Amino acid sequence: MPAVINPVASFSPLYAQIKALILARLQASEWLPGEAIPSEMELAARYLVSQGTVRKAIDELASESLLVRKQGKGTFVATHQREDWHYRFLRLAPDVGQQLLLKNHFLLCEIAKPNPRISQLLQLSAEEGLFRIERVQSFSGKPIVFEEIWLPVTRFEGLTLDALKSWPGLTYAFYESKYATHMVRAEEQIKATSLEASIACHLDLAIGSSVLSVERVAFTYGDQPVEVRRALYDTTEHHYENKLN
Amino acid sequence: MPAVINPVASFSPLYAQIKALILARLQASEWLPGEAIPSEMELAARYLVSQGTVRKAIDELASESLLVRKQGKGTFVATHQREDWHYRFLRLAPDVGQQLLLKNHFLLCEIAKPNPRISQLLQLSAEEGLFRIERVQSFSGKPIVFEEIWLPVTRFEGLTLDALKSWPGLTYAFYESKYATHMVRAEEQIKATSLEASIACHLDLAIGSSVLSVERVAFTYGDQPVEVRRALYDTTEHHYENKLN
DNA sequence: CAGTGGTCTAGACCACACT
DNA sequence: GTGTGGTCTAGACCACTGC
Repeated sequence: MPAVINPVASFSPLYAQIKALILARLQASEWLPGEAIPSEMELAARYLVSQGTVRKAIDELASESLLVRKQGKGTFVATHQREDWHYRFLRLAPDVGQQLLLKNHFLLCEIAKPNPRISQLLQLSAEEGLFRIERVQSFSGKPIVFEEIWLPVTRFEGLTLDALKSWPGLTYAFYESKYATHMVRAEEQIKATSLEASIACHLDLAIGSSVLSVERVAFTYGDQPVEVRRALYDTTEHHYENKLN
Repeated sequence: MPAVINPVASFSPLYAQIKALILARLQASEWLPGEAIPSEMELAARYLVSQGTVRKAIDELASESLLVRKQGKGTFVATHQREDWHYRFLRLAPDVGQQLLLKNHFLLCEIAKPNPRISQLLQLSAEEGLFRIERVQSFSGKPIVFEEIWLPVTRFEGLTLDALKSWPGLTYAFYESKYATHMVRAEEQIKATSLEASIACHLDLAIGSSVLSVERVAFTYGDQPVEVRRALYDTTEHHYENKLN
C-alpha cells in the first residue's frame, strides 16, 4: 500500500510527489549545489516509500540535470562550479580545431534604463530595477562575442563591475556562489543581423558585417526567469552547434 | 539469475543487450514506422528476461524518440508521418504570432557535382553519386527558407523532381515511405552570412543581407548519416529557437 | 471484459568508492 | 569491510483503450 503523501488533491503518481518534495528542498537551498543529498534508502525511509519509488523520482531529476548520480558515492546537487560543466550552455565551437576556451573581459555594470521588453521576459514590473552588464569574450586574442546581460537588482543586490572582474570562473558559478542562484535551463532565440557601429569596434569587424544574434533567457528552479542575455557572435571562424533529437 | 543473451563479450547490463536487440530489429525494418512492436510481456518471454528489464530497454528507446509508448494501446515505432511530428526538427518560429506552416516549392533535383565536403559528411567515397535538390519554403506568400539538400544516389535510387513535387507531406515522411529511411536525429551548425547574388532572388532580399545559414546532417538508425542540408533563413521576422537543458 | 502500459513493492545481488 | 548507486526479478495492482 503506497504511503499517501498528499491525500487531498493530485492523482499524480507517488514518485512524482517525491520528486516535488526533493525539488522543493533544492529550491529552498536546503541542499546546496555540489553537496550530496541523502541516500536513496534514507529518503525512502523518510518518505515511507520503497527505494524504487525514490529512485524513479531521482532518475527524472537527474535526466533534467538538477541532480547528478555517482555510483558508489551518492547523488549530488548539480553545480556550475565544476570543470565538466563549463560548457553546459555554450554552443559556440570553432569550425576547425579543439573546443575553445574563451577569455572574459567585462566592460561595464550599471543600472539599466527601463526596458519593458527585458522586464517582461524576466516577469518583473516596469518599476523593478535592472542591472545591465557588458562584456567581450575572446579566443586567442580575437574578440568573438559581445554580450549584454540583464539581471534583476532585487536578486543581485550590490553587484559591481569589480566583483565581476575579480571572479575567476564562469558567470553562472558566480551567481551560484554569491547570490545562491543556480541556473537550470535556458531558452535561446537566434537571428542573423547586421553589426551596428556602436558594437563593431568591440568585435573588430566592419560595420554591417553579418553576425549571429543570440538572445537567451535563463531560468532557476521552478522555471523562474532570472537572467536575459543578448550576445553577438562573430561566426566567420566559429559556429553555433545544435543537436536535434 | 539473468539470462545471458551474449555470453561471450560485453559486460553491459541485460537491459542494454535487450535494447540492442530491439534496435537491430528497427534497423532491419522488421518493425516499420507507425507499427506496434510486441508487448512488454511478449518480449520478456521471447528474450527470457523479466518485464522490468524489457521496460527499461524500451524506456531508453522511447526517451531517444525511436519508440513511442501509448498507455493501454502499445508501443509504436516512431514515424514522421504524423501530425504531431511535423515540427520535430524545425526550429524556425515567427517572432510574433502562431507557429508557422511552411509551403514547399521544389526547384530542381539533379546529380550533384562531386563535392568532397558533402561526401565526407555522408561518409561516402568521392566516387559515389549524390543528388542535389533545391527548394524554397514560404510563409503566407513570403519566401523564408532557401535550401539545398544532398542525398546518396545508392539509397535514393530513381529520385526525381516530379516525385518530390507530387508528395503532399513532409520530406522526412517521403524518405520513410518511399525509401524505407527513417531519420532519427540531426546535428546543425549555424552561422550568420551575407546573402549571395545567386540566391538573393529566391528569398526576395537584397544582396548582402544578413541571413542565417543552417547546415544539417541527418542520421538514420545506427548513427548513419543519410542527408545533408544547407538552408538559408530570412530572420527578419522569424528566429531559430533552441532550448538548453 | 481482456490486453496494454504505468506504478509500487520487497528482496537479492552487482559494481564502485572510500577507508 | 561498509555504504552508495545500478541491475534484475516476481508479483500485485492501477489506468487507459477498445471490443
